[in-house]
Amino acid sequence: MADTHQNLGLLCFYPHRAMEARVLAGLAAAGFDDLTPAQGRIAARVGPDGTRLTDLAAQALVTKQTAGHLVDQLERTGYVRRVPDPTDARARLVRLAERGEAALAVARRVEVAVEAEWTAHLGEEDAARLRAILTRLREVTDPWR
Amino acid sequence: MADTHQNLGLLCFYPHRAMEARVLAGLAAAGFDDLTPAQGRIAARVGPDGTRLTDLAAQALVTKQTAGHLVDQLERTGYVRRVPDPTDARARLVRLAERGEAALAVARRVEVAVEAEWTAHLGEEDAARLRAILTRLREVTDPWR
DNA sequence: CCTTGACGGTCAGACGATCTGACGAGATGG
DNA sequence: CCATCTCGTCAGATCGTCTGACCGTCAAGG
Repeated sequence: MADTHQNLGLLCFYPHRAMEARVLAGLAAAGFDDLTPAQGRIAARVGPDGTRLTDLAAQALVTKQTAGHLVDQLERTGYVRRVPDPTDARARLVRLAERGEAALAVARRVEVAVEAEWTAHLGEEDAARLRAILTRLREVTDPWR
Repeated sequence: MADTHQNLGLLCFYPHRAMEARVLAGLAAAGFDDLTPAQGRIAARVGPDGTRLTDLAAQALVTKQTAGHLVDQLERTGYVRRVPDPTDARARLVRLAERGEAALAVARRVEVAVEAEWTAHLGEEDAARLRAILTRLREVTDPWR
């Protein structure tokens, strides 16, 4: 593992894992200690106006059964609500509840803090470059937009 | 999700996921269709001279129980062997078996191909920059060196 | 209108991956 | 040689995930 030339996918893994761990730890420290990583990955994709279960599943790359299961738990613990979709009687929108909004605010704060640490290590210029390059890379690695 | 400013951890996630999916698909297409993602993550960390279970667990960030379980499966399907560690009678080294070496070769080929695609999209210069920056970022995001 | 097929979501059942806790056997240092 | 650490396993539990079957609703074409 001491290769100087590691594959790019793996190199991308470390920051992602580090960020997820830090955010989860921050949430737990703030009292949101009943969130699992999988729940977080679903909750993080709930849009401001609510999101359909099917869309959540597609974006998180899990089946709709899995997404439904996780939303069940998130609903039970008060992070989200399911409301009817006014435009389609089949569908229901998953929306953040008060507790979900509060957790989101904490998560955002941790994200900003971690990015600041990374920027301090890399320097402003490279941090900005990294973001720019990754954003372009996303065009060919994210099936969603 | 249409933010222009996405958190860096998430931005790192897309390439990692894409790479893992491509490698797994390539392995499956080459006849190694009995590998699960979790098994792959363990197998990918087996060094050329064998690696202790405890080290595999630490590097993959799972408990040694989990690692042991996954190695059991990899052994059953012929990807790895457990051999005694000559320097420590408690320990056993996990080594790639013939099938494991063959799978590794396929995985490496896919990795190279995917990186070539990414480089084509980003340009030589930015691809090199991305690798350099991620390598530096690893210093603060990878607890293992 | 009604049929037909596509879509949104749930239910049931299974398996895989992961954890915590307890344990035995070998290593290691006073 | 004893206390203690480390390597790995066993047992049991929980969580995440999948496949397949199913029901209700939407939308388009006779």
